[in-house]
Amino acid sequence: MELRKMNVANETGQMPAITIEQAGNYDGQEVILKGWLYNLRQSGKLLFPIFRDGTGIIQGVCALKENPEAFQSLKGLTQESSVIVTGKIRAEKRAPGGYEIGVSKIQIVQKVPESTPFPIQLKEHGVDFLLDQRHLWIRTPRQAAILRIRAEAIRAAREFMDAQGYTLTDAPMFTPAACEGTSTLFEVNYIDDQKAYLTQSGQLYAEAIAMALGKVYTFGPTFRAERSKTRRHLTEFWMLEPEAAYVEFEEIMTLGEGLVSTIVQGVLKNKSRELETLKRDTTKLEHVKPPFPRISYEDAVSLLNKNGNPAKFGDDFGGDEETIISSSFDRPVLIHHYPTSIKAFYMQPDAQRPELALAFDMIAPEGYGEIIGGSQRIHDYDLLLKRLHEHKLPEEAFQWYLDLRRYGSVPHSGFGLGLERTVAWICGTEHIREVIPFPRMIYRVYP
RNA sequence: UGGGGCGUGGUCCAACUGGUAGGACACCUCACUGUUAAUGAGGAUGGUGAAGGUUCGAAUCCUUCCGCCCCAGCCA
Repeated sequence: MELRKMNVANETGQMPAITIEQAGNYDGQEVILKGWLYNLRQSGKLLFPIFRDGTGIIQGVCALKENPEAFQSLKGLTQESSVIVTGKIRAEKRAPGGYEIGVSKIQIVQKVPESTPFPIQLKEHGVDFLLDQRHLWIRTPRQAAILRIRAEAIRAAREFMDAQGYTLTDAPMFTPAACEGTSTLFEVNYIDDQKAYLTQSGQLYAEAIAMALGKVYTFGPTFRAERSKTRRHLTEFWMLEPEAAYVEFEEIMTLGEGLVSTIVQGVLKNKSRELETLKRDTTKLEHVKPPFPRISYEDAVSLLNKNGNPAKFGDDFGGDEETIISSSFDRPVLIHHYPTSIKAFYMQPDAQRPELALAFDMIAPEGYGEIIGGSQRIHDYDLLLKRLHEHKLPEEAFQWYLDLRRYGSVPHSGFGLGLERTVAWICGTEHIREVIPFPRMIYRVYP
């Protein structure tokens, strides 16, 4: 694509319109850039505009003596005004990024009025202000880099799943009742006084589709009306949820391991510039390759006790416990065989030790918490029905789910990967709210 | 929902034991041909989250309310 454009330019003598990330391929050539004015520095009769176009930023240079017309248009131009720039790309050590554009012509598409300057400065701001300005905040280089890394994480994840023979499918957003019955659901008014709920997981539906297509995965938003106010929680977040027929516990853990390492390696390979923008210490990401350490729940309890944590069998692990366990390893760690009592109703008990569930969590390093939760699912009709009753769930609502155990039931497994937590960890962001374009949190639905 | 913290110009902060609310950035003008969140000089704008109380006097102390942040729980 780049080559073709270059050839066209050379043959016809027309200037190529390029993106800033391509600038290095056009050293010495006259090009057109379409973007925005990110910043403007001035030194006498020399202007140093910084342009951005969504792919990166590049410094421009404009001298009064050489280009009086462009100089006059550019001088005093306000931050974030949209511009089309013509000029010659050249390697320049003094320019950030190594290349700059010598501006010969500038067309102002829209000038930001001086009376209402762009609210986000290059200096520091508070979180609340930035979130109120989220629609503009995403223009800044750091936020743009994070969103590009998010896109790469999704691309790498989907490529991996497809290559493993999993078929992309979709679960509904409107559901008639709780999937797991535990978390709080968002209730919505459906047609004609009916109530519906926003999904908190596509898993149960993915199980049904897995019985139709074999190996499947869903990828979409999920909603939790929990009153969680930590840096790891959103009320709307995206999950990738594989579900596979005839796949048992060991195999599904290995799939999770492959998925996470593929995402990390994909970002390292294809978004190194963005990681650099974020000043992310990539040495911590480089060894995120299989195999990941695996530790049983019981061994994890022992490990915690050795580190002075009073956890005992039957306790669920909180943030403190996760941090102690994950800091013992240099890559994500899988904790498996949790007590049945603290896990969801649909999880298959271990054949030898039924008090333990074939369930696992993957904990990200550096305190980013659980990024995967998964299990082998109960495939026996009677056991599933018993568990539904034990968890006091309405049997009627789960008739279709029970049907899956009535018509050719097979062992099957799956998990959910939390996209935002994964991306937050890869980016090393302070808060999960930075890794989704418009975060939805307990007290924020604007903008 | 508990525990802790914070609310001061558009933004980021300062203001002693209660004593005239201030600085920087942003905006405008001028100077400067290699700036790196440029720098220097000048200018205009504009604020104590809300209500009540104590006091000669409240950003500061008290009460209530509102908003936000962090942690826990729940979870991805």
